Amino acid sequence: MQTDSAPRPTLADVAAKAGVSASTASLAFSGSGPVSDATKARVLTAATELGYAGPDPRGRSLRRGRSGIVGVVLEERVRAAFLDPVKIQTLDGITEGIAPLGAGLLLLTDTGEAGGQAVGIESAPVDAVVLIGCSPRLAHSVEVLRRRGIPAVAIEGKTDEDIPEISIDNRNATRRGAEYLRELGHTQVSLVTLPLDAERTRGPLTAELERDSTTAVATERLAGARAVFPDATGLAAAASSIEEGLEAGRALLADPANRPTAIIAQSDLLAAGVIQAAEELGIAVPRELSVLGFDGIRVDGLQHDLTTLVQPSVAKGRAAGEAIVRMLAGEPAASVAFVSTLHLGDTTAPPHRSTP
Amino acid sequence: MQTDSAPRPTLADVAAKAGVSASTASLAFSGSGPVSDATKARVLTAATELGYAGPDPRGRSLRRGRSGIVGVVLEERVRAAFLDPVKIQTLDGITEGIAPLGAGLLLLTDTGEAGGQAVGIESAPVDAVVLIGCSPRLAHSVEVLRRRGIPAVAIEGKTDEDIPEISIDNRNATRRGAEYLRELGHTQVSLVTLPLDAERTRGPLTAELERDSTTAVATERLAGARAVFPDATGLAAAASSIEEGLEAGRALLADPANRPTAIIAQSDLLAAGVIQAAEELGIAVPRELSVLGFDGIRVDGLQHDLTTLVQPSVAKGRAAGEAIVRMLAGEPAASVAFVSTLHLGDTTAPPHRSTP
DNA sequence: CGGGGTTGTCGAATCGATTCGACCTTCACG
DNA sequence: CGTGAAGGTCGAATCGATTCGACAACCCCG
Repeated sequence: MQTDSAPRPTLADVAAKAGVSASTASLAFSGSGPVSDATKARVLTAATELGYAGPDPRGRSLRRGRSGIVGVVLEERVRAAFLDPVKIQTLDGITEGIAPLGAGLLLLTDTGEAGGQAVGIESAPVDAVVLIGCSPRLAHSVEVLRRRGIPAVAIEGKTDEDIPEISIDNRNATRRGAEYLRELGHTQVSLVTLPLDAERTRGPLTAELERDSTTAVATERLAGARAVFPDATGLAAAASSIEEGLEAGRALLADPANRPTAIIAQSDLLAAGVIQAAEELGIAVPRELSVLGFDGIRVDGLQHDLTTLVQPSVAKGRAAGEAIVRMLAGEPAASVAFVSTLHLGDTTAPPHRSTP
Repeated sequence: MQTDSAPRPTLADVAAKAGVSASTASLAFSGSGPVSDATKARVLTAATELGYAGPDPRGRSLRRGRSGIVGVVLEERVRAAFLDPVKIQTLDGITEGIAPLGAGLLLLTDTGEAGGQAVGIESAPVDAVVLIGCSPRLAHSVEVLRRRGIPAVAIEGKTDEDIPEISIDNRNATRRGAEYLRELGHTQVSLVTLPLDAERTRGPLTAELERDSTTAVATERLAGARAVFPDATGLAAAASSIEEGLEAGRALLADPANRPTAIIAQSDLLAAGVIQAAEELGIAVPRELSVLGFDGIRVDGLQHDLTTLVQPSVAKGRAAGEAIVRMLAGEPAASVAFVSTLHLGDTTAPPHRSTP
């Protein structure tokens, strides 16, 4: 046990104690390079005796030019992001993808820099960055990273720069789902969208709101639905959650006289909420109301097998991670477009005519 | 647009271009220190022209001795950890707590170091660390951090060292919940615990399993329940999830002839699963079965108002973050013990006697 | 016995920024 | 007009480790 004031031993101290040069001591730790077993043992012993905990990552990263850290930029606060199972799956995929790097994951938010000394995207010791989602600040983030020379990959985010983009066919997938509903005979269809603008405005889909929408995912999925049901009304949710879906569902289903026979939700959580609202109101799913989701996650506690567009969230993350590994190896990394598949569950059926 | 091979400009380059010394340029960026407005403007202009993106965090952190990063050690892989709402809330609290630091959050797992160059707890450029949960590797992690001289805080983890510990009254809280059940008249009580050992063995609570248990939280809550119902049988779950609770519930409720009138679950997710199992089997909650949870989270999709022991997860995280802020400021930080409160919902009632 | 090759070790330069103390200018006040 | 203070700038040392090229010792084989 050493006193608190004692400065922590450095590699040089260890080298001195072991009677070798700092270079040799470094070699002994990093493993690479020719060092005799005897010397290595001596260095390691000296290190133990001095209570040396291994090379300081700061010095190492300065010299090596690599920090061994990959940044993940979330478009919202941590809590909000991790409430979304899709994001968690994606994050998990990233972890898998960058595993060969042995790098850590640094959580960053692009909420425009708090204090002066804050570690934001402007100044984080990261080797590469994954941008998740498409906030209005995405362009800014990309610009900063370009200046810093840090490779980046975007998941579901359009960028001007030539950074690889991992995406799915949001528009076509939704269109396919919508077409399926039309084939079943639905014509009275309503939509529940993800937040469309940066303010996460909750409310009816107005022309104005749609025009000013800034989030590509919601916009694309909306376009896909509109390609089949051009005049569908709908509601924008403030987040992707069961709670929001429940609220939207209550609003859309409130009026028995003027009720859609099908609802297209832009996420499974929203869909689950809609179903819950239907149950509250005594509306049978799928007999009286068909519900289509998006994501293909397992919603804990949902009794139905949701009809939904299954997207490979984990694979998306993994692809992003792999792209980063390639970029860090100096190889080019291409964009990857995944394809969602329509899963037919038990929440969709032909519309039920109460008055034939 | 510069060629790829061109080395990124450094502070020295900027200084040269602005016609000042490197020291002055540094002052201009860091803000602290006397620099004339004219000079500062000249430096900033030069930086812009050169495409300089600000001081390199690596050099800065080496010199300053601070990286502006706080590590969070999770006891399992990222996916698993973030499936648990309590952990997410805690993480969010930590974010709040360390906000004044403007530090980033680095995710680490203590799964015993992967490759050689991996950024684990052994070599991560962090200023401080929050240890979440009590894995068997906790002692090792703490030892490494002590050697590295990195301040740490443990959430729900007993350590020998004198690091601050943020905890709740797991044992007493559970005991209070159990006493409440006893007061209601229950005597046939079963338990569903969190994983007890590192292997996350799923199965009946045997004396052997209980003796070898390594996770303090589960053990403490178990002891609290046992203080009231010494002979209660039970099942250990492999994780805190609705799925696991469902499975445990099915097993415990399978035999109509020998069925508990109350189940104490060690987490709300497990409790929700148990309730779901009861519904499947046509057992009315709370009339035929009382269910007690732990955590006080809002379980999305659960129709009941769970009777549970509400713990302040966010506050726990915040306290940990604040402790870290204090420690980094050189002040002492004390352990904090939070207290859970028993929330009386609609999932508990006096036992229902089918044969009076 | 000597030359070529291998192996192990060392010195010194380098990564990029920060900071302390010294130095010079300028201004205000006695 | 002189002098002390304040403000602004600079040099040089420093943070801790890595790496390149040089060098010494040693071995094998002709």
